[in-house]
Amino acid sequence: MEFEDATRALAGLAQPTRLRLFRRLIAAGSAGQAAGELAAALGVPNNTLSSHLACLKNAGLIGSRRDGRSIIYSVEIDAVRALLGFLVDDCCGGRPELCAGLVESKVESVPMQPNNEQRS
Amino acid sequence: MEFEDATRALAGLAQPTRLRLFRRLIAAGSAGQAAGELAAALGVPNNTLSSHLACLKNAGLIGSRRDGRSIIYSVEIDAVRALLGFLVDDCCGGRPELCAGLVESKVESVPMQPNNEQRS
DNA sequence: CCATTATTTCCATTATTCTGGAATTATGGA
DNA sequence: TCCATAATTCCAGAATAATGGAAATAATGG
Repeated sequence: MEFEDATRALAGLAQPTRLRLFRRLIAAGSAGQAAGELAAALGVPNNTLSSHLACLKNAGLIGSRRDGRSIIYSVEIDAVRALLGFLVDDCCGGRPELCAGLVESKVESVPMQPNNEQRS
Repeated sequence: MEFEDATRALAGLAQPTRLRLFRRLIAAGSAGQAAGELAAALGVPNNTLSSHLACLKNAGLIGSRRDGRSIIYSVEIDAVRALLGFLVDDCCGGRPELCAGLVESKVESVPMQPNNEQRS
């Protein structure tokens, strides 16, 4: 991942509404969720949320597909992985001991539950 | 790490000058680097860089100590780990398979070299 | 076609961030 | 004390981002 892409991705996540949006989309998994549902769930006007969706999409962190009248957004997991990889490279590249064990410990602490439906 | 802290940390990194600054401080390790040196290295006026340093410090990502006339900044590695942990929780919490192996593969690809001095 | 639903684009307003000149604070040495 | 050095704070202008009303676009079902 290039420096500029990383900046854009970080800027995408560096705003409360968008970070909430991103978390919700992560929870939704590859099934994704419609723009309108997302706006209602987050309590944000449709057009406002639309601009946030565009920002995340421009950053490459999410993608969209049309389904009838709705547009379904979902996380581009490869881009998320690339961002994490960029941070890990920069953060731990010369000092692996600092980040080793971080992801593993998280993985073990989660009992591999299936994709639970989001509420609210 | 709380949601608000994560937002602040992400916002800290979501700006080109600050991301470059952060990368340089990561490279500098616990020895850190003086504010003036950092400003010169990045080609940014002292006062401009000072405000960026304050932003990263406010986000908890870096700390400072005085050494004579200089103020030495260095990364708060625990905060960086916490941010990565937050992202991993959100990104992979319900789907561990997505991020498992990310950090490990990076660690293996780096031959555990000692903290090499950064050049310009 | 027409009405309805879902979403986006346009645009103006407000808010926030970035930047750097000038003044200020802190330290160490003569 | 006085000077030079290192860094920060103050401040204001410029640039960028966030917000939401109103209009425009897109798809579906009659």
